[in-house]
Amino acid sequence: MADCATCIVRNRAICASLNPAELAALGRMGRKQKVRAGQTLLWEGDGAPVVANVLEGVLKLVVSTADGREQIVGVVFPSDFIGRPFGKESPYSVTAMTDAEVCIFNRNNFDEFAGSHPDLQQKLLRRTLDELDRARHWMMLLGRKSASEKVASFLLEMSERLEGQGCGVGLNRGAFELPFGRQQIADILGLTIETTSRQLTKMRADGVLDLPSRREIVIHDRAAMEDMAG
Amino acid sequence: MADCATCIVRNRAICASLNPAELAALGRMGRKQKVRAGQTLLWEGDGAPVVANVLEGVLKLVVSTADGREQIVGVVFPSDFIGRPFGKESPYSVTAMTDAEVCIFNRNNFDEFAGSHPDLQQKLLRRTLDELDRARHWMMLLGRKSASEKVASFLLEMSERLEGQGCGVGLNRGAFELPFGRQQIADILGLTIETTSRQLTKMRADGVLDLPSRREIVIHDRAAMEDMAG
DNA sequence: CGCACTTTTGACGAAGTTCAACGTTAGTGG
DNA sequence: CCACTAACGTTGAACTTCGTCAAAAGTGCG
Repeated sequence: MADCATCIVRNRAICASLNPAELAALGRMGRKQKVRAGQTLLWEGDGAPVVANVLEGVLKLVVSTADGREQIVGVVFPSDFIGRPFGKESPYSVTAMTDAEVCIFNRNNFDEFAGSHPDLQQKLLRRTLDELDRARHWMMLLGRKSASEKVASFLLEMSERLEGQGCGVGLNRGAFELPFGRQQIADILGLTIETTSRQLTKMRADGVLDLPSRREIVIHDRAAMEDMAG
Repeated sequence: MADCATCIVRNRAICASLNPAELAALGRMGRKQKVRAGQTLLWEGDGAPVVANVLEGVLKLVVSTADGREQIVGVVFPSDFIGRPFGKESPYSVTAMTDAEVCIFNRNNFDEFAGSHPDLQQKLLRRTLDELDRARHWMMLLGRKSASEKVASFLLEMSERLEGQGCGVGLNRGAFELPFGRQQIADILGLTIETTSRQLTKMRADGVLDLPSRREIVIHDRAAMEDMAG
């Protein structure tokens, strides 16, 4: 059982639509679970009947081919929702990219609860619509953009989503730390790790950004970056 | 005003969740509209506050770059839902690929109506979740598959969606007519028209399929096609 | 029949992948 | 605290796939 009253994402997650009594009822159905970086919470094609809210950390949604190629089809942050309500099997794997903590529900229980709480369902609908827009926008990137455009677009989106996470303390505008390595960037962009690395190196050479450490990015020339994003 | 009682997609569209009185109320808000092939119903970035059900025909959802590259991010068939409820502006253009007919609603009216009809909202949620799964599956295709895998996957998906449309009459298993030309196939797959054409020609040469006319496809060797799809 | 449009085909080049080697970083245990 | 190691990242060279450009062939409609 989860303690929703003190939940850190309480106001941003779909739970925000509930009154205290409803929240208590939902809390009784859920339980907190820690997930280590690299650990997989849901397997593609698996019938695992769970959904969850992300409390802490970053997780990826991955689709794979039979021969082992991977495409990351989504990245979820705290307060985001995971899983497939009203579904049979998970259409993708969910794996933690950092140590993470999630609030897990049995899917059938959750589906039923959602069915009798229209406000929750509407929040879920809005979220799903936003995710769909993001996915479709990403389809344009995957299908039609060049390697440099992909990397530039990616960095701009990440900068928006991540800036001010390590907030206040010393991080300037345009500076952020990615929660993942080169291979995972490549898996997001539909590129190889080598191409990704080369593009980043070139951008540094061109003075558009700086790479202080493996996972840190500092965007110097945002205008140039936006031009490159196509 | 639309006459829902005689609507051809009445049982398959989201309207199926409504009782006769509700249906009448929704019908009063909607109106039927014909759209010619090639005509655009909604423009990307436009604030056009409309949503719609497809009654007849096929439409595409398109995202474009500033320099004119296009990626088709969705294809909608009769009984599918179009538009972005609870949104500000349309994240993509909607253009008819064939002559079509849609049942249009003002978005604000629709949003309000949906808010007070949880069953309708749930149907919309389920549909949106399905679309999201489809979009993510498509991201894998765009990001990680080769040209031949793309074409094979595409033909298999279209065969599932289209077979038995021209139903009963003379069309065998594996035979179907695409509602679009080579350029549009290319825009769906993130390829050029030349590459698309070459892949199809090669498949015909290999005896995997036949191309009786511009838009007809006959799959001879489905197993081989599935292998090629990766 | 002729015209506009779509599709196919060919030759060539560029972008990105593959394979291989090397450099760098962070974490572990002496 | 340093040395060692494994994982991660970068770089180079050869190669493949796909895109580009150009032209020919096919299709459908007035």
